[in-house]
Parts: sequence; C-alpha cells; structure tokens
Amino acid sequence: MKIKKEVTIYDLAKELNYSPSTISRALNNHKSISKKTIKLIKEAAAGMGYRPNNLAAGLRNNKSNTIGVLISRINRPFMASLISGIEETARKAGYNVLISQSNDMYENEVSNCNALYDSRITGLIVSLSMETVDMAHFQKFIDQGIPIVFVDRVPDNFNSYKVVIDNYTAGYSATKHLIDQGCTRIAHFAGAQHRNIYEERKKGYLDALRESGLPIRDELIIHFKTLSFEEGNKATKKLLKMPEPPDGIFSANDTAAVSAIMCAKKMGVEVPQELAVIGFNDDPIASIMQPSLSTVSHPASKMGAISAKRILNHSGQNYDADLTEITVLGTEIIVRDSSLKRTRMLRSKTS
Amino acid sequence: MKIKKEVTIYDLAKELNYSPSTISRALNNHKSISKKTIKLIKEAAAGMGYRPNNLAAGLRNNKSNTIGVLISRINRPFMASLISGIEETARKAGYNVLISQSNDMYENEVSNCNALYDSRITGLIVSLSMETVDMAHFQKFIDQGIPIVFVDRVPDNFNSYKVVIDNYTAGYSATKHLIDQGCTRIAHFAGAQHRNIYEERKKGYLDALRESGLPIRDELIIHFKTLSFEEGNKATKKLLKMPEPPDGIFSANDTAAVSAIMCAKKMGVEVPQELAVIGFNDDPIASIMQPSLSTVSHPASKMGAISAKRILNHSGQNYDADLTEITVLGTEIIVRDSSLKRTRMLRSKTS
DNA sequence: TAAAGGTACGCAATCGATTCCGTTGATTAT
DNA sequence: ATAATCAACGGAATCGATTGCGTACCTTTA
Repeated sequence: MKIKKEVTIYDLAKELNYSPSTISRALNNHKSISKKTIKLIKEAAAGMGYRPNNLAAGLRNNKSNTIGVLISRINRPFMASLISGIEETARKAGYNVLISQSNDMYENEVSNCNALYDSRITGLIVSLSMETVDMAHFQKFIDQGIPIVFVDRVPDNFNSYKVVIDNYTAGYSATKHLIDQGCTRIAHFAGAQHRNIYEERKKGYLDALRESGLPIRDELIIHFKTLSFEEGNKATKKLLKMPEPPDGIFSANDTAAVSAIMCAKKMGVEVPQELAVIGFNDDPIASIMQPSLSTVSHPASKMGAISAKRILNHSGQNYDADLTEITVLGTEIIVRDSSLKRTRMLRSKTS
Repeated sequence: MKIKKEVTIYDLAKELNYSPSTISRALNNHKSISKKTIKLIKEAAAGMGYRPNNLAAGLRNNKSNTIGVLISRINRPFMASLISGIEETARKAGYNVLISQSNDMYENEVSNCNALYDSRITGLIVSLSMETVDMAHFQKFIDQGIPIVFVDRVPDNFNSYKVVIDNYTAGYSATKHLIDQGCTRIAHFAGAQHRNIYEERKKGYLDALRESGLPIRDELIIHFKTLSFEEGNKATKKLLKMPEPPDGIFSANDTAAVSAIMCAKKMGVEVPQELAVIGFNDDPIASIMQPSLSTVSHPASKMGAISAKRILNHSGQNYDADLTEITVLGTEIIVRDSSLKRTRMLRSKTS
C-alpha cells in the first residue's frame, strides 16, 4: 500500500507563492492577512486536501487542545454520562478528549496520570479511584499551570477546581424521606469513608436520624468497600436475619440498593411494605425494575459539561466566566415504588 | 502562578555530559548504548523529573501512539463496555485513547473523523452512526496507511478490518427459541435496515420462521428508526390492539424489548404467558427487571479488546498474529423469564 | 602488527506549525 | 514634499525527540 504524501503548509506556500508564515496566519484568520488572501488560501487548502498537524502545532505551543479524563471505570452509567457531557462540550470548542480508567486502583491512576501528562493535555478531569489517598502525582500539572478539575469523587486536601453534588443534603433528604414514610429502623449502606462523597452521605443520614429523634444503631450501618451487587446481597441477608431487622435502607448507590431489593424478594420480605429502599445515582435500571427504585438523581452529564467548561475557561477562552472555584450542584430525590409505604394503596401496581 | 521549566533530553544531556542522541537512545533502550549508561541516564531522568514529550516524538515519527474511537454514543451499556475494552488493551501497550461521539449524526461523524485524523492517530476504531451511508471521510486514513477497525455497526461497501458478531445466527436462534416455546405469531422489532447488523438479525428471524413452517406476516414486522423506549412503547401498543395480537416478540435491542414488556404489563397482557419477549444486547437491566429479560449477549468488552489489538498488530507490534481480516464473534442466547412459556411452572418466581 | 571488526557515542538534519522581528510599498498627515 | 503610519507579507528561529551517518577508541585475528 503506497502512502500518499501529506499536504503541509509548505506545500501550500510553494503552490500559491506565499511564505509558510502567511499560510499559517491565513488559516488562523490572523488580522494582518487580507480577506482576499485568506479566502484564496483556505480554498486552496481545502482543494489540495490539507489537514493541519496537531502534533506540530502542539509541540510549538506546548499544548494539544486535548482534555484528559481520568476515572475509575467507563462502563458505569454515571461515568459514561459524565464522559458524554465532557466530550460534547469539548468537541464544540474544538478540543479532543483522552480517556483512561484506573479500575479503582491507585497504581493505575498514577501511571495514567503520567501518560496523560506526556501528551501535554490542556487540562485534566479526575474522579479519584477508591484507593487514592496520596495526591503527589497531580502536582506536576499544577507546576505547569495545567488546570485540574476534580469531579464527584474529589479530594479534600488538594486545592483545585471541583465539581460536586451536595452529598450531605442528598443523604439527609433520602433518609428523611424514609422517615416520612414511617421507617424507624433505617439501615445505611455506606461507601468507603475516606472518599468524602460517601462520608457526606452518611453524615446526612446520621443527622436526619438525630433530628427526628431516632436512635443511631451501629449494627444498621454497613460499611462497603465497593458497593457492589455481591456486597449488597451479603449485607442485606445479614440485616434481614437480625432479630430486629431494619424497615428501611438508604444505600449510597443504586447497585447495592438493587441487590437489597432482590435479596429481600428472595427472602420473602416485601418491598416497600416491610422494607423501604432508596438508592443513589438514578441508574437506568432504577425506573425499570420492579418495584421501581426510589433514588437520588445525579446530573452526571451536566457535571461533565461544567468540568469541561472549567478547562476551556481556564485556558483564557472565557467560555463561561461566572463559574466559581467549587461548583456544587443540587440533587433530586426521585420517589418511586421501592420506598412508598404510605401512599402504597394509591399507586402500587406490584404484588 | 509560576510555571516550572520542563526537563527535556537536552537538559539531561547537559547535566550528564552526553549528547541528546545518547539520552534519547538510552531512554528507548537502544542496543548501541551500554547498560551502565542506560541505567545512569534513566535514573537521572527520574531524579530530575523528566517526562517525555509525546508531541515532539509524534511529530518526528508522524504518529502519536493514540487510538481514536468514533462511536454514536458513549452512555449506552454496549458502547461503554466496548470503550472499556479498547482502553484497557491500548493502555497495556502504552497507547492512549481519544474518543468522540457522533450522536448518530453523519455530519458529526465526518467532523470528528477529521479531528481524529488531525491528531495523527495510530489507528481508528469506528462504529458507524445510524445515518452514515457515504464512506468518503474514511479514505484519508487508508491513504496514509492508518488502519481502521469497524466494530458492530460496520459498512459492507468498504474494505477494512471488521469485528462483528454473527447477527444472522443470533437472530435465527432468538426466533427459534420463541418458536420452541410454542409461539406461532412472532413479531419482530427491526432496526434500520441499511445497517447490516439489523438486516442480518431480521434475516435470521425470517429464516427461522420459514424453516419452522410459520407464515411471515408483514404486519408483525415493525421497522424502527432508533429502537428507543418510546418507539417500542408505541409499537407494542399497536401490536397488542390488533385483532390477532402476536404471542412473541423478538426485539433487535433490549431497550425496545423492555418497553414492550412494560407496555404489555400496563395493558394487562401477561409476560411470558401471553407474550414471550426476547431482546438483544444483555444490558444490565435485563437480569434485574421483572420478569427478567431473555436476550442475546454481546461480548462488548472483548470486541473492544480485539479491535484495539488489530490496531496494535497493524503497527507491526505483532500483538496477536492469528487474527483474521474479519473477526466474527459468537453470541449467546440468555434465557430468562420473559420468554419461558414451557418451563414456567418450574422456575418462575414471578406473579 | 596491521587490518578488521565492534562498541559506544556525537553531529546535525528533520518533522510541521507558529511567531518575533523585520521589510516593502502605499496611504495619510502636516 | 517629506515624514509618519499602516496594511500585507517574508525570514528564520523555535518547540523536543529521533535517526542516518560518522568517528574515536578498543579488542580480536591472522
């Protein structure tokens, strides 16, 4: 297979009897080039199949019009939506998106971080791995003035842009909702407590209980490692076998909540009558399963878009100037069947 | 914020009294550099915080150790898994992954294609948009010897690497399964017929009917545009209101299948007793919903991994040499509750 | 011991786009 | 009429890594 010679600005220069400088300026709409010349050059460029070489431009400018994304896993509904939001916003501004997943391992996060750095990305968007505690691998970006936006799973000992939801309020509201439904023994599926999103959700849970005068029972608070389906299954089985089982569960994610509901069904415990459940994330599954899962909705795609705008804004594009350092987005309690004790008679199509 | 000067191979050269050539060769383990020197240089590089500049290397080599991915949408379970598989494989080989989504629009596909080309990617992995018919925008990659791997939604008028599943057999088997369950009036939710994956699935459906001596009824074959939830809802409603409604549905994706089940429930039609349903993709939702959805499983992540290996292999890495031009992967019929008429009494926990 | 071979490195061009300084000719101001 | 201004463009260095060719020195062989 023969490889066609690529067309460069030098080829254009020779063809049109201009200098490469003029070609470059024309293609970038530089003001010191006449409109006529610009039009001429652009048409010739298109005609000859010229395509800019981002590597060359990037080398010269020491940046690549590329946003790097560093997350735990792509194939999770929240993450996929987040990336989608990032990509859409970046693309509109002419930026590319480099992705990498850590699989929640610190070591991978570090090496991916380096790989993205080596590509001279314009900015970095990060959702921390479960394991990450030390933040040293991010320092080199700061040293180079490369903006970092932490999303969702953010550090609290590192100063940078952050885009988060109000996890405390969300946790509080979710728990309050269960209390309003008449639950008095509410369990909590808590995530890893060194990730502050889970810490905040738990705090909200605790405060809601306190405020309502309900006792806090340690045996009803289960600390998960990954909030997986399997973990949820185990935890639920254990809870429901207790002499005084819980009558409600607030899970820090939907996956574990779903497993709880399915486990309860298997054990003959009726949801929501005997056990009300509310999850977190509003995964697609939540609205489809039976009973449909009450949950807290995350504006994932929007968070991605905002994060991307942060990067673009930082590079002086002033894309959306009224963004603050830390962006806190609101959440929404989505009430579905899995938590509806009180109004059950009115809407339940289950059982 | 002051920006630290980056360390280059020239800085290392000056510091260690070697030439830049030697530094470069040492860092790349070139054989003409002594082990001692390599060790010395690498240690100094690490100590001084040297980080390679991919842009410079890429410019020189005219490629960027980056795999470009061009898909319709990221936040679909299949696509997310596909990307995940690509990323994992690419990362292991030291490659980065650039993503872009077309949102199923031809125009976006073309411009994203150009953007990826401009970044001098090593190879391109594509799942075509619903709209795409003309393939001219891919030609420039071929002209430059840049490999393209089409995945899942592939063209049939363009010669390149392809990674697909056996859609015909899958469609045949899915339909046959419904027939085996005693269905005689089987409807088909068909995807856009200019995308051959949907064409093949339909062919399989038709042949299964023919082979079993069942009549083909055009009114039971619904052609969808996007196989969305809404479309599925409408189609199901229409079907179930027919004087002789179908007793089975083979849907070309899970989303529409789910909508069919939910619509049937609402209309008081029992699944699977009165209407057996089988979908396609094995989305996470399939195993969770009630009744659980029978479906055809796609090895999405594996398809991504294979596609990535194609690219790596093409660049002379000989990563996995026994891959053929077109890779056809098998599928699996996952039988769950939504299609189980015959053995219902034995396993159903529903109703 | 002289020729041959090998080891370990250096020189300088190269990749393509950008940009700081000019320069030229034309127009305007005084 | 002459200086000053300006529009429109060109020259050449620059970004950092790679690599073909060349060279100095050392070892081996006949």
